[in-house]
This record gives sequence, structure tokens and C-alpha cells, in this order.
Amino acid sequence: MLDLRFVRENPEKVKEGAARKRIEIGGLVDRLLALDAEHRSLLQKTEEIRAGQKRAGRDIAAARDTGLRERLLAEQAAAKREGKELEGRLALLEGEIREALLRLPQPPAPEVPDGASDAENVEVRRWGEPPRFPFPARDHVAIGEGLGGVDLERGARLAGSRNYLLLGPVALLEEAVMRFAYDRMVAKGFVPVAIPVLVNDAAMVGTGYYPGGEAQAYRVAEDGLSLVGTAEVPLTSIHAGEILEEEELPKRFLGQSCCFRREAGAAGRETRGLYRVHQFRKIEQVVLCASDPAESARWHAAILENAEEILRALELPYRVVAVCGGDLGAGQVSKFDVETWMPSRGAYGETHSASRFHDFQARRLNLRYRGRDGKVRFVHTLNNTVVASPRILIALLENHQREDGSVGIPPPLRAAMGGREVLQPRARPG
RNA sequence: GGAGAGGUGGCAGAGUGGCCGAAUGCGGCGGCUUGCUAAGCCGUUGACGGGGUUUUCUCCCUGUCCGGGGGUUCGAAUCCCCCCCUCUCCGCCA
Repeated sequence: MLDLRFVRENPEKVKEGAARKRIEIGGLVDRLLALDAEHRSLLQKTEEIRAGQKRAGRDIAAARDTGLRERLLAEQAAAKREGKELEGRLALLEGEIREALLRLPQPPAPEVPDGASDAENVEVRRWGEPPRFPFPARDHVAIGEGLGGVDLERGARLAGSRNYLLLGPVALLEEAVMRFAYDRMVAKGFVPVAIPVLVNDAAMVGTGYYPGGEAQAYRVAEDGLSLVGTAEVPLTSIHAGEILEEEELPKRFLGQSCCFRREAGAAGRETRGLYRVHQFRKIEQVVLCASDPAESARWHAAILENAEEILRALELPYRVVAVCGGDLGAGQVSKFDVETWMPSRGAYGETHSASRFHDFQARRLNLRYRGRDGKVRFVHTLNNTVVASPRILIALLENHQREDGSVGIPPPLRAAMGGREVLQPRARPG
């Protein structure tokens, strides 16, 4: 959410920002400013009336004379009616203002590349060489089935399309990579938190998923709760409504969650395999830092590097792209995606997404800190994937596959795989 | 799911219809005292919105906020209704 005062003083910046993000806001800014002007003038009138009422109340209490008392009471009745009406209009205006504010996007940082879609994201760097296989390479579905470790048919039978089963060695591989990533982040000083994955609307609105993202979430209407699409939602919301001390910052949280996405509107897109699924597991890193653009930019680089280190340890080629304006979410100031090489796609596929928000989420969450100077400010929030599965399994299985259908296990995962260095295919397929 | 108790400022805790944004204590901040520390003493100390003032720091006026929402009343932290949360007991249960 933007600061109303910022919108008031910089309406053009807000409009330009939305345009750079290719987010259609129509006349929302001008409408908001009109509502705001009306609200402020009405507020002044209402406050005068209220102040008068308070004074009159005291006079009535003090009035000994019955006649005087009756007269004052009659006057009060009229003032009260007028006050009630004004307050009703104020409440309406406030609701509309908040609604408009919730829908205004955060302008992107100046260095964010221009562009309409992910096709115009700009590559920042590459690491590793995509493997060249001297044999017909399989995709992760074929490899996984060959290992007896992936069952899409029964997954769909149980829960519909975009659902899957991981079995035996692949289920273990998932555990191994999750645990490896988790331990590594704990060693870096991130605080591991076990969090709810079913959260209230305050958390969904606070992190910016609602309003707007309702169609992507599984929401339990009876309880007013939603299954999260990422641990970012509960992790970022932990301190909602609080005033932290600057000394406590930065807060660095680590969380693992099941993530649920309806993938509405993605029908027919990437239907094969484990790339786009309704339920997956993800380890997420979240940082709350002081309200300083330079500092939050430094943390942005740091959480990006954390993810890259994991991929290098897993010997997976990847590239980093700076996400262009049109591919940014409403709240994001800037975002880098990490894309890992996926041989079956003959391309890099998104496995990580590192975002920084400035105070966009913090303002919605009412998440503040008291600075060393005594002033209260909103924190800056950031987050990035550490590892997400099964997407990471696509890269692991496909990049480390061998001609005989076996799959090499990168060194950091071997201990958790009982010391094995290779996953062997089943003797007989099927 | 049933019964009961409770939700007040950073924390503890008083306040049961009127000058209460809220006693008191702790904590925080500033100062005094002290060789240093501790202790002591004095003062100060909520958030948010609007208006005015100011080059910045600031200061003044005003409103809202005692879990959330609604109601009664001239006036609500205080009375009534609904909801949420916490605790205790019972039931159920991974």
C-alpha cells in the first residue's frame, strides 16, 4: 500500500509507475485524490461538531437549572443528528479511500528494465554450462518413472490434474534437498520458523495477495482462511501490528511450507510433468529491515546470493534475470528471478524469485519499528525462494541424468540419501 | 462441541456512566547525586489522522483509539448485543 500523502504529493509518479508495470488503474489516482479532498474537508466539519458535543456534554452535567438543562439537551439532539450523518459519510469515504489505496501499485525502482512480459526480462548473469548429452536425453517424467519415483497418473486420480506422487528414491531426494537447503540457511543465521499454512485474510491482504489474487488461492469460506501459496505470507506477517525496536532489525526468517495454487487461467499451460502443480513444497527466506532503500537493496542482493549458492552446490546451471516492469507484481519495487537449466525445455526455467517491497507490505500489515532517533517507521520487507520442490527436482533429475537412466546425486545430498552417489533405475520399467 | 473466567499503554496492573488517553509500579529517555558501578532523587515518556506554525529541528490546536464491530445515553474503558482471541474444566481427537 502506498502512503496517501505520497500519492497526494506525487500523483504523476504513481501513474507512471503503474504504466511501467502495465497495470491498468484507469482514473483511480484522480478519483482517490478527489475522495481524499472531500474526506479532509468533511473531517474538519465533523471534528468541530464533535468538539462542540464534548463541551456541551460537560455543560449539561454541570447545569443545575432544569430549564437550562432542557435547552442544552435539545441543542445536543440537533448537533447529534448532524454529527451522525457526517460520520456516516466519512466512514463511507474512508472505506473507498482504503480500497483505492489497496489497489494502487508500488512504482518500480528506476533501474527496473522496461518491458511488457517475462519475455523482456533482462539477463544479469549466468553460472555453469548446460550439459550436452551424448545420448537421447529424457525428461524428468521419464527419468522419474524409470526410477519408480514419479507417478502422475495416480496423482491425478487422487486429486485431479497437476497433482503427483513422489515415491521411494525421488521422495527421499526431495527430503534431502529440502533439508540441505534448510540447514544451510540456518547456518547463515536465519531463524527457522514453523508457520501456519492456513491463514486469515489480514495476512493475505497484508502481504498483497488480496485483493486481486483471490482466484489463485484455495480459500476456506466457512472459516475465512486461505491456504498460502508461499511461506512468505505467514513469515512476513509474524510481527504485523507491532512496533519493533531498531536494534532487533534485521529480522531474518526461514520457513518451510506446503504451497497451494489454483493456477486459474493457466489451463493448458505447462501441463506436462512437475513444473506447474497445485501443491508443492518451498523453503522461503524473508527479511525485515530498516526503512532505508540502500539497506533493503543490499539485503536483496544477499538473499539472491543465498539462493545461487544452493544451486552451485547442487551443480545446477542457472541464470539470473532482472524482471521487467510488466512482469512485476503490484507491490514489488524490483525482482530478480533465478532460472535453472532444464534440459527438457532446452531453456532456463524459473525456480526462484527474489522480491523487495520497501514498505508496501509493511504498511498494509502495520508492521513498524522505532528508530534509534525515536521515530516510528514502517520496515522494509524482502523475500526469496531458497528451494522449491518439485521444480528443483526437474533440474536435478534432468541435469544429472545418465545414459542408463540412472541419476547422479550431487555431493551435498548424498549423506541424506544414505551415502548413495547414484539413483539406479528399476530393472523392469512399469 | 459444552460450561466458566478474562482481553486496558513496551510490560505488570487499577479504573464499573461524566475533566480518563487513562492511577500506580516496572521498563525507556533526560538531568542531579556518586571516584566508578549499583542504589537514590527530580523530570519526562503511546499510536494514528486533520488543521495551523516553521527553511530543517519544532511548537500549537483538534479528533480517533482501552480485542473487533454494532447499540443504549446529552455523555461509554465502564451498560447491552454479536464476533474474535486467551486461560480453566468436560467431551472429542491426530
